[in-house]
Amino acid sequence: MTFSEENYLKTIYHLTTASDSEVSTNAIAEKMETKASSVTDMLKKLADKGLVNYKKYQGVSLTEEGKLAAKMIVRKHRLWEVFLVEKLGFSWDEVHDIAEQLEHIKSEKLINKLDDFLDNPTEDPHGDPIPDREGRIVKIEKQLLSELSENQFGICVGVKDTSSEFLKYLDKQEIALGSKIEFLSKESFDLSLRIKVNGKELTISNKIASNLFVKLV
Amino acid sequence: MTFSEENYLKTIYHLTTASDSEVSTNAIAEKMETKASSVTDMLKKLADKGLVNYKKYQGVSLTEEGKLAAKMIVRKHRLWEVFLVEKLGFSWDEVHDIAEQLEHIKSEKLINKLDDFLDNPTEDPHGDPIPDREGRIVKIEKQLLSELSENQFGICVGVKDTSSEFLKYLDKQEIALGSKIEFLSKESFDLSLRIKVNGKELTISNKIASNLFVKLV
DNA sequence: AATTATTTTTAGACAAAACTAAAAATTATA
DNA sequence: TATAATTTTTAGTTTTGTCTAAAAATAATT
Ligand SMILES: [Mn+2]
Ligand SMILES: [Mn+2]
Ligand SMILES: [Mn+2]
Ligand SMILES: [Mn+2]
Repeated sequence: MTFSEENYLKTIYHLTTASDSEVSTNAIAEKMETKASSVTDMLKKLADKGLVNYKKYQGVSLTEEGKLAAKMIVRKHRLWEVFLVEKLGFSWDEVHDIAEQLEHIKSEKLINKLDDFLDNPTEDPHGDPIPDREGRIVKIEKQLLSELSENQFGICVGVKDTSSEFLKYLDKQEIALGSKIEFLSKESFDLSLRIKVNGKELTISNKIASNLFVKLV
Repeated sequence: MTFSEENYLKTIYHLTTASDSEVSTNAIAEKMETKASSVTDMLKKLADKGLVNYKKYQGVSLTEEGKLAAKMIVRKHRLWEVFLVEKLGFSWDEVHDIAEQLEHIKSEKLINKLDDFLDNPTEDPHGDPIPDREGRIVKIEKQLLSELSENQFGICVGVKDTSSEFLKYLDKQEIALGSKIEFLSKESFDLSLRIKVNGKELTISNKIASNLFVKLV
């Protein structure tokens, strides 16, 4: 399997698990920053290989085989991210681009040894679940901070947006995975939130709050 | 720089440091298991980029820039090999193929952090020197076991052939980096050697002896 | 229902990196 | 030195993955 094929599979996987339906040619093109015609070409190839279900003009989904392949790429990506943060001391906003390269290294033995070396983590540095060697994923209970009601408490367990800008913003506000967040109030005009983290009160926009996953406590 | 360009640079580097002269199109083709015409195409491209000195029919050598680039690829290859053996528990005959992939990962910060994580090793699992971040190499004193004289002692410090078959043979004979080897005698008929390792006497062919580097003690 | 807008596919082209076959240059040999 | 053998380069294809422009299909609006 080529890097390009792997990247398409991964994108289709992310798009289908996000929306839980068939995904359109344009959606793939936009996510991959390429042209729709290129996507069509690749979908035909992936369909020939039995990795996707594709009928002209009807959108696309992964076959069982394609889904497993995609999960293995995601597994590699997230395990390498854990390695970079836990062992090499990278910060969580630096690891994604490097993991985009490392996820294409082909060796099942390597990734399983890496898994063991890292003590078989179930989540990556952004709170995303890591598929095990059979492709199984343990879903964790979580909801967006923006969906909490007043005076509820949540533990930060993940981020929806994993861009460097957002992660650096969180660093600045001293919000990290594991941070306890108290939802104080919501401003009805702009939906901004008043919260309390690390003993400090803070106002955050709705955009921030709807990119932070928390677990109710 | 593409993977292919990097592989050509690395091959030219190995061939020029082995023979210390201009290297031929055919030599590159043979080492890379490709055709001479493909090599010619690539040499033109590398020359355009200022990475090699190339004149038609005259052979090729690396420019300073090309040499540094090649050294950085070798550095990555060998550091990853150390990681695979020291941290993940691979044996020395399993790591080369995986390192062939990992050497193309692009991130200077990654490789320098890996270097520190491994405590800045100066040699890889096969006894080959690891260039530092400026490309400097500390050459170690070594000679082939086949060049020793009777009753001399040597410490095994490296292998010339790094094929899996040879390395597994050494494992079987319990010869590893650091093993103390006593040269007992040489059979003039076939140049085979009688040696003593780990208290045991052993007969090895000349082919074996001329692929084992030792340091005189 | 007909027209318009959007999405998707097809057709044709291009760059990278490989190949085969043939030509040109170099090297070896008689 | 002339001829033969070898090496290297050139010319022309192929495959992969991309692109643009045009055609076809689908979806949205009058
Ligand atoms: Mn990532
Ligand atoms: Mn992640
Ligand atoms: Mn190696
Ligand atoms: Mn090595």
